[in-house]
Amino acid sequence: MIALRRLHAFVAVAEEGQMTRAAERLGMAQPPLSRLVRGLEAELGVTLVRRLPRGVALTDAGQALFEEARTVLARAGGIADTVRRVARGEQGRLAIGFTSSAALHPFVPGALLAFRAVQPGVRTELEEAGTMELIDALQQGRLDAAFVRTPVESIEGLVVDHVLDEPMVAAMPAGHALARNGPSPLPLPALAGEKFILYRRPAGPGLYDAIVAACHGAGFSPTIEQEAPRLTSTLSLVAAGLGITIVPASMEQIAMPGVTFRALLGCPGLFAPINLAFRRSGSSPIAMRFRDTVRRLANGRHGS
Amino acid sequence: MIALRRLHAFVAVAEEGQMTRAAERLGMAQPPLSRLVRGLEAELGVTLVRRLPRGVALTDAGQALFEEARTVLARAGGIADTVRRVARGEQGRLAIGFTSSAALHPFVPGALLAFRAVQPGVRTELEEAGTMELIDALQQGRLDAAFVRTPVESIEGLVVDHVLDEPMVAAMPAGHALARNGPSPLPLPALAGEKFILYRRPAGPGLYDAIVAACHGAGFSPTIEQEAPRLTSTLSLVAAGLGITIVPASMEQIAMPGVTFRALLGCPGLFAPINLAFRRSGSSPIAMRFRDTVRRLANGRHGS
DNA sequence: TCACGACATACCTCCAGGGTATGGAAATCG
DNA sequence: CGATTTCCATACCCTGGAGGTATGTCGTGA
Repeated sequence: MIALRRLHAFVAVAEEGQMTRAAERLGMAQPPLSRLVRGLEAELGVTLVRRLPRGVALTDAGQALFEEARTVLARAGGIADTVRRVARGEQGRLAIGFTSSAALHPFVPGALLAFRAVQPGVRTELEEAGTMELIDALQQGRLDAAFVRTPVESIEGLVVDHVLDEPMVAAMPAGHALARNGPSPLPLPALAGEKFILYRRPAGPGLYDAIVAACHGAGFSPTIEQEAPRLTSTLSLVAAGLGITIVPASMEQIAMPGVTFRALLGCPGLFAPINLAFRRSGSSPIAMRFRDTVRRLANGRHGS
Repeated sequence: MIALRRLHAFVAVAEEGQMTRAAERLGMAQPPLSRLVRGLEAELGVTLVRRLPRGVALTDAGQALFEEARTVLARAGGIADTVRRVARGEQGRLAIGFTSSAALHPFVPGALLAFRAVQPGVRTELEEAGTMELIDALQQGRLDAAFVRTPVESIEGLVVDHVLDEPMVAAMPAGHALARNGPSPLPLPALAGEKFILYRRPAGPGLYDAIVAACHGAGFSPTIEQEAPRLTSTLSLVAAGLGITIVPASMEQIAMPGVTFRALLGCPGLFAPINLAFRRSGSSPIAMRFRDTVRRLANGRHGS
């Protein structure tokens, strides 16, 4: 393997057209440089320079080496900087996952936008997937962080930041009796007797439990008509007239035809969280920067 | 500057995911490799690998170094081969110049074609210019070789190979009296009394002198009506009816309207040479290969 | 022909980098 | 739950390559 320093020296010789001056520029004496060039020639089995009375001239092979060496040196010279920038989290890749319901809340795209603005050297890669897939990807290192609805705190090797809570709203078929009472907030007990379609928790306690608990707190036990594996799919079932559901307010953004949303009144404890999950250890500096950014943004809206 | 061998070692560590195995692959003991990695980390001021109970895992910075190092190593690894191929004349650049009149003879494009077939790694660059410009470019090293009509042997620092001689033909206006006698060869004395338009030698003795000498040998002294700086431009003047000229037979290929060509009969010494000029010293191996190719081709047509 | 400029040779020195021996920590096994 | 295994880290030694100094050689130019 040709040592990089040799190439550097040879480039100096080629550029100066003279070994003596090149040696000076390299901060070394002339004889070692002379030997170095001969060493290169011996290693390659090729004459690189013609020794003239005044200075040296590159042969074709020398010219070729010169050009190759310059590109390699330029590339190699940038390595140290690049690596250091990556280490400081100023450059690199950040893979963020989120569930489709988390992506609906403006905070999530807002946080990504803010991070990209602060860290222009970082390439962000996004992935939308189910909670279980996200957890898997986190543990395997395919993702650096993931926005999820459920508190996955208890999952092995993961750590979770609570980002925000948002209110929940009732969603019912457009033709439903409760949909005709105008846009005023609905007291929770009004939903007693309705058939519920709920998102089944994929991991740990989630919205499902919160909703059931809130109904009990309001004095009734909800009738669970059906469960859905994804928050978004509950709305499809509502639109089909199978029942009503309670979803995070940001789900209204879907504006699904045939579904009417109504705010809920006085439901302590009935809110939908958004959390940001990381690996407990081995997270990249970039991931840590992203965590900081999200925390700062979350505090800026003081938990609203 | 990061030594290339260090990068090589680091790549091995990254690929093996384990220092012990990487050391084995590198043909060295484990402790030096361990130190080498620490040395890299110290030099960059960055942690490159996380030491795990089993093996090591790259940090973001380590991953970045890994990717950068691989590209640099790949490029550097090819250098030796490239340089050696260039030295053997199998790869590189060959700049060939020629006068417009030389380019008309099929031998010249034929030679270039043959050389490209034999040396596919060599990029040929062509330039058409006047004899003086070609000589300049040769001396300054911008060209490796040049096909010229005139024997530039005496020019300082150049050396010339005689490639071939071709017969010359008379060129006259289409309506000229001599043009009506059919395509049979014309004895040179028939041109006595005609007005001649001749190509003036730009350097050393050339066609001009050969033509004048041949006329004297045929018993008459030609009337020089006009001189032209380029062989091709004499034909324009002939077409304009200003006189007749004698040009290399390959000039017939121009098929200029208004010009009729007739072969000449029995003119010893009246022929047009094509020569190949090189720098006397410092020519590249590729240029020498081209010289060989041309010589072989020229011998193949045994001086015809 | 003498001085100068530039590359080559001879010889010495030193340290970067590799080797061996061994320690230490975490995972695995009986 | 020790014993063992498996890696990485540390300590110390040693060699070879790379650099320095002194000097030689060879054209060039005055």
